[in-house]
Parts: sequence; C-alpha cells; structure tokens
Amino acid sequence: MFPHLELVPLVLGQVLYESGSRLHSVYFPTDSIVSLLYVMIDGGSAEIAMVGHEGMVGIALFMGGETTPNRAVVQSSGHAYKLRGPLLKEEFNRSGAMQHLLLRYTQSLLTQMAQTAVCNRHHSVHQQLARWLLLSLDRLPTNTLLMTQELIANMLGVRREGVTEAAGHLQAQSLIAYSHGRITVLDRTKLEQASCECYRVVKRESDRLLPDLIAT
Amino acid sequence: MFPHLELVPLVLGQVLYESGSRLHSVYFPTDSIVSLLYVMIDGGSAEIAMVGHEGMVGIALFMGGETTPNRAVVQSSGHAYKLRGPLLKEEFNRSGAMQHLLLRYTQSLLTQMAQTAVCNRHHSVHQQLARWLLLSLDRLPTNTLLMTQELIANMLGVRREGVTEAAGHLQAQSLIAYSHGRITVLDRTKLEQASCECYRVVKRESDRLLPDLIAT
DNA sequence: TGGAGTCTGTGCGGAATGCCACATAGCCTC
DNA sequence: GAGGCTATGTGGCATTCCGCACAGACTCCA
Repeated sequence: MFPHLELVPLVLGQVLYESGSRLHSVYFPTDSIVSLLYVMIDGGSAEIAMVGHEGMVGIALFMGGETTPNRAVVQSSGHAYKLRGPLLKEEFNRSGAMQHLLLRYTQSLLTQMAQTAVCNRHHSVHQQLARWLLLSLDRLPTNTLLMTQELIANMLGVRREGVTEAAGHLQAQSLIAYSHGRITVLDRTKLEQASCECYRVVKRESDRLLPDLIAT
Repeated sequence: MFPHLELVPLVLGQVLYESGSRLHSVYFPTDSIVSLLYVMIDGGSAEIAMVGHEGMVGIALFMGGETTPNRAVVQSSGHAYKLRGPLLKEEFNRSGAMQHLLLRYTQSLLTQMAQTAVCNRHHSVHQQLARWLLLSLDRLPTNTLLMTQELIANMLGVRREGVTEAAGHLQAQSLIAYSHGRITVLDRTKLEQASCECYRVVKRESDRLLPDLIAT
C-alpha cells in the first residue's frame, strides 16, 4: 500500500468531500487538520469532529457506506498522504493489522463525535473554545494556529462575537495570545483546566485506542 | 452464531454497560430501545444515540476498543438477543456478510451521533423533542411510548420543564397525546414537520445503509 | 375509596447566547 | 505611507433556556 501513498498539499478552506459525494480517495493528514462539518439547509454549520495525523479522512469507504452527510474541509493548511479508495479497501479487506488500526481509529472518532454532542449540549462557549484549541493543538507541530475567530465560530457553530469574548478572556489570563488570524497557546496546562471534561475524555480514548501512533 | 442467541428481557432503566466497563456480551434489541448516554462528572447526562431493532449494543467489541466512555441504559422495556462477546468477534472476523452489516450499522450510528451534535447545537427543545419521539417511534412496534417527561429530559440533557412546555405545545396541536408516562403519537407526518432536518438525515442514512432490515 | 407518591403545569428571575449595528485596529498592497 | 480590507471589540435588545419553588392532577396501592 505504501508505494501508492501520494503526499499532497492541503490548503485552508479546501473541500475534500462534499456532503453525500462519492469518495474516490482517502487522506491521511500529516501536518494538516481536516474538519468534518455538517452544513444545515439554512447554511449554518457545526463541526462534528476533526482529523489530524492520528487519523484518516474518508472512513465511509471501508465502513461500506461510500458517502456521509458531512463535508470535509481543511481547517489548517499542511499536507496529507492521499490514497485511492480501491487500494484502501483492498488493504482493509486483508483483515490484518491495518484493519484493526482503522477500526480502532474509527472508535476514537466515534468518541470524539459523542463528546462533541455532549459539549454542545452542556458546556459554555468558553469551555468549548478551550477544548477546540486543545484538540487542534494536539494535531499541529507548533503551538500556533493560523485561524481567525470567524472561522472558529463557524466550526463551533456559534457567533463570532461569542468567540471574541471567550478568546479575550483567555488572553486576559495569558493562556493564549492572538492577533489577526494567529493564535498562540501560551499555557497549555491552564488551558486544559479552562476546558471541560470533554477534551480529557477524547484525549484519553485517543491515547488508549491508538498507542501505536505515539511514535508518529 | 444463531444457536447462541439468547432472548432476554430488558427492563426500563436497566444498565447494560457502565462507562468504561468491559463488555462481555452484546445485545440485539427486538422490541426494546437502548440509549447510549454520556454521564458527566457533575451527574448531568446527554444521550448520544439510541439503538433499537435496527442495531446492536456493544459495537466497541468488534471495533477493538473493548470499552467506551458511555453508559448503555434501557430506555424502553422489551427484549433483546444476547450474544457472548467472543462469539460475536469470531463471526466478525470471518469477514463475511455479517461483518459488512455490522460496519454499515456502525456508520449509521456514527451519523446519528453526528446529527445529535448538530441538533444540540442549533435546534430548539421543541424540535429536538419531535426528533427524539420520531427516533423512538421508529424503533417501537406501537405508537405509544411509556416514558415520563422527566426521563426524556434526562435523555435530551434539558430541564424537565422544557420538555413539559414543548410536549404541551405538541399536544395542543394534536400531534401527540400524553398522560402520566404514556405518550401516543397521533400525527406522525405533522410531527416530522415539527422536527428539524436532523431526524430526516438520520432516517435517510439508516434506510440507505441498512436496507436489509426493512424486512425485519 | 382514600391517601401517598409520582407526574405535569406554571411563574419568576437570571444567565447565556443569538442577531444587528457599528467602532476600532492591525495588515497588506499599491 | 496611505488607503482599503479584514479581523477584532463593544453595546443593545430579544429569545431561549436554566434553576428554583410550588401548585395541581393523575395513578396506584393499601
């Protein structure tokens, strides 16, 4: 399979899959982040999960559904290994270590989605922003995110003003610093404290299910 | 595999799995409904997804994680076929039709979770109640749910009063009728109109991914 | 049949968030 | 370095939902 991996650049805003569209390839992000979004009829949106170097975009291919109702958008520019769908399916159907890995990754994605649902229900924009920053940070090589508040608001499905207020609060406490589309995390530990339990649950499950990737 | 299926009764409130507990058996509900919940540290809860005759409780077993951070609670009494974990794994690893079916079901569960996240973010308690009633109805043989508003509130992760108000509204429009723990859906079509797009998305994906089950 | 317990209805104040409008401020290009 | 564009800050108002308190109504069991 490895010879068929093709390293491709992913740029911010690029749409890898549209809702309901047939998947021809899957992507393994290296230093990029891809968001899975649901876009409502009225145009509103909400992020369902994010995928970075720990995972793969396009699990519907081996799950058998071929498509999902979600859109996959590049949330942070970078690169990904692209693989043609049939090759992935072939590898999956060999029922080897790769299949087990993909299934465990899918379970970790499931946990992320579940926790997103919980977070959307119960936690404040403040807590959700902290969670989101941490999830992004875990998928980036640096501790700086190139990301406007407007974009974050779209991901979280909240108002831009809400993000401004929450981010201002985090900056006042020196947990982060930001300016015009560049957010730097200054104190990761305190940011975790500002976040809700949702982040920790997702992180713990991810670490538990995908220990192999610690080396990555 | 079939000779090993054991029909067991499930009673309202029964906990099949606790968060993080090792799964020994899986359950295929027949006329019962099982809710997957996340229970927060402070005791608050939110339903992640519900499972009825279309699916299985305990997918973590074949996904490779063995456990999940969620609790599985019987939401509507009835029965389920119980199967010992190792037997299910064995069947799954045969990579036959059963594996494909289970994976497609998992994808439909994924969609349900994703849509729960979206709904929690964007839709009103009114819309969510309608969605929830419809999802339950699809999994029951009758159009009567034995279910108090308090319980529904716990599932949706909202206040009981909020459910009272929304349910009163639906009853005033003659979409449902209820009294002390017994809810009857009178007009399914209008209830769908009162619901948000989330119900339709989940239904469509479920029908698409699991056509075999229409016969069931 | 009556009483206890559960379920449902209602009102009030407060917090969080949504929507809208506009002001300020940094960045980039020319 | 000036202007335009984008990003961020701020305020006001409406709505939804939460938390709390308590009243009324139905059911079930003794």
